[in-house]
Amino acid sequence: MISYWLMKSEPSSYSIDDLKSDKNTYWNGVRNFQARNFMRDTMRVGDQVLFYHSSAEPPGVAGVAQVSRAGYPDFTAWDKKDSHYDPKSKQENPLWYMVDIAFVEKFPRLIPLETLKANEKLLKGMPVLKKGMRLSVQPVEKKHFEWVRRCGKK
DNA sequence: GCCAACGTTGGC
DNA sequence: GCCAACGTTGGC
Repeated sequence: MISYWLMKSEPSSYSIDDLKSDKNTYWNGVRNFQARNFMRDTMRVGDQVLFYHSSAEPPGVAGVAQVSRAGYPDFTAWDKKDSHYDPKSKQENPLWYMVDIAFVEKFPRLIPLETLKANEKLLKGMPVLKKGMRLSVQPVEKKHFEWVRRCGKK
C-alpha cells in the first residue's frame, strides 16, 4: 500500500533541480518529532512525494519524488561540524531519522500555493493549506496527490 | 506538569 | 524584513 506525502524544501538550499541532477538524495536535517516519526515509522520505498518549495517566490509544488530508502538514522546529527548536529542523538540510540528520495519529475510549471488555495474545496483537509502548518513532512491523501500531479502535467 | 520565554518556520 | 503561529525549553 503506497502512501503519499508532501515534503518542503527551501529551493535556495535544495530545489527540485538539485534533486533532478542528483537523482537521489538523503533528506537530512529534519528536527521535528512529528516529521521524524513519519520518516522513521511510516514512509516506505515507493511512496510518492510532492516536492514543495517553501520560502520561495512563489511557494508551491515543484514536482514529484519517491521514497527510495525507508527511515534510517540521520547521521548528520552526529557530526559536530554539521549545522544539523544534535548532541542528544547518539550512535547507539539515534534521535533523528531520515529517508532517501529519488527524482521522479519536475512539473513544467510550478503549482503555486495560491492555486492550491483556490481549489480548497477539492483539496479539503490537505495539511499544507492549514494556517500555521509548518510541518515539513506531511501525509497527503491519494486523491489530493493525484489532483496536484494532474494539475502539474498541464 | 504548567506555562512564559524563546527560537524557528514560512507566507506575505 | 515582519510577524503570526507553533514547537521546544526550562524555571518553578
